[in-house]
Amino acid sequence: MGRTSDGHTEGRRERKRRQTRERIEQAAMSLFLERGFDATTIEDIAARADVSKRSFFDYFPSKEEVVFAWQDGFADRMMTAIAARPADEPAVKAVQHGLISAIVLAADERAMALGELVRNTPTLRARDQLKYAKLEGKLTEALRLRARSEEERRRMRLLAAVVMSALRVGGEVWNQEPPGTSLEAFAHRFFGSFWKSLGEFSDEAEKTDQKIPSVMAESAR
Amino acid sequence: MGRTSDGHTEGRRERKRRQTRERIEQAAMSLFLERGFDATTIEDIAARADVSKRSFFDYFPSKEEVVFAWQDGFADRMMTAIAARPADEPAVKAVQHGLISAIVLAADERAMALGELVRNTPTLRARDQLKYAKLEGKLTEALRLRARSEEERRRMRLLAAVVMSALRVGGEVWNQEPPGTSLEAFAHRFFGSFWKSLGEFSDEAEKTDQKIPSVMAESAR
DNA sequence: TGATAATGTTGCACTTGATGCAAATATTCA
DNA sequence: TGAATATTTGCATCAAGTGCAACATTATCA
Repeated sequence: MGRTSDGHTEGRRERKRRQTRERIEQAAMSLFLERGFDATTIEDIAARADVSKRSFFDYFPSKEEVVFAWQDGFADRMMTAIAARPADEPAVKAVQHGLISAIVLAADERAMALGELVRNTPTLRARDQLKYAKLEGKLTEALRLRARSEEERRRMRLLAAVVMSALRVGGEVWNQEPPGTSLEAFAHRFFGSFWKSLGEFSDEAEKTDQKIPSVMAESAR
Repeated sequence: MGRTSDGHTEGRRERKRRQTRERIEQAAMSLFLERGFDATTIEDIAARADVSKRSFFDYFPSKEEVVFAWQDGFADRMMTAIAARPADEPAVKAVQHGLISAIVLAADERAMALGELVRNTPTLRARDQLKYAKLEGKLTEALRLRARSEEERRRMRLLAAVVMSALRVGGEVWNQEPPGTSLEAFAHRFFGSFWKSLGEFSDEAEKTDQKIPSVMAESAR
């Protein structure tokens, strides 16, 4: 009997299940890239993966979910990477490095093709946005595991949100970047300018403002 | 013949069309609130609005879109409100005030009920996230109309993104707030602490960092 | 006013995504 | 091997959404 990476034994049953899932995913992805998402039916996918149409839904809850199946793995790697950062590192740096290392690992050709597919398939836009929301949730979790005070826990929710903004906008800028650029270097540069911009926004706001008690800190009425 | 608010004549045809649309929207919303989104079929809606199932799709492209039909009006009001801010006001303040005034106008009972509906209808989560993306696009537009340099235009994309973060997180915090709180006051307090937090994130990042050229400014390779 | 063009509405047939269920098949393990 | 368990499949069914052609209403203008 085979064994999975975490030492848990994997019988024929589990192995076949995993293989079938992979077969379906690959069949679907190749069809999506060939004909487009909308022009591919579940029957097409099932046929190429050599399973029944009904079985498709035993592995994926919907056609859309196949496109975003990679997400869970990505989120896990991101969480692990953040957890691995030194405990005394400031949160902003821990996310930046953790996120970037997860991105660099994930950003292969397949991922790029997938991004393009999503970008020119209007049907997928809503589900694509949900991706960020899910990731934001995971990011909040990961950051809160490091938080050392209630106050910091609250701030982490906000940090996760703005980091997702960085990811979104960074992605856009990256897509306009000439090909051949190093993704990792780009990402660090982008984050650098991102933090700087946040500071500028903050300064602009302060200039015209009197001090205001934090609404996150206490439930001020 | 009647006239619309913008002086354009409205014949029977246009008037009936508008009325039918409103009837469908109300029929749908009342059914959604009574039975839930998933438990309501298009035929139910069509029946209550007294049109054929086929006609429903003449007015709305899908069941989901009815729930988010208010969005266009909101975005327009937001853009108008921002455009109405003094030209020399810093961008951060212009968005804050513009956005808040649009929110205060929109936040009636119906909107709150709708928010709750969306929150406990998993089917709508993806489309709900798309709402923010669309709004972010409009916000970027509105801000860029005020921008006075290319550099500022680029920064506005980022500002729009982080402001949407504020909207998202602010909404969450607001929903945990005791009822009876003034929304407008809350929103201003929240934005105050938001800008402050951005500054803190920025400072935390600077502490551990050397200077980095802005990647937004030039297409540095 | 009345003919005609333009637009709106409806019914109908059809495709596809998705779900429940029960029969058939494969796998595990004592 | 054979009983228990899990997987796969086919089939029926529902609901969302689209194209199309027939029909109804409204607008236009000679």
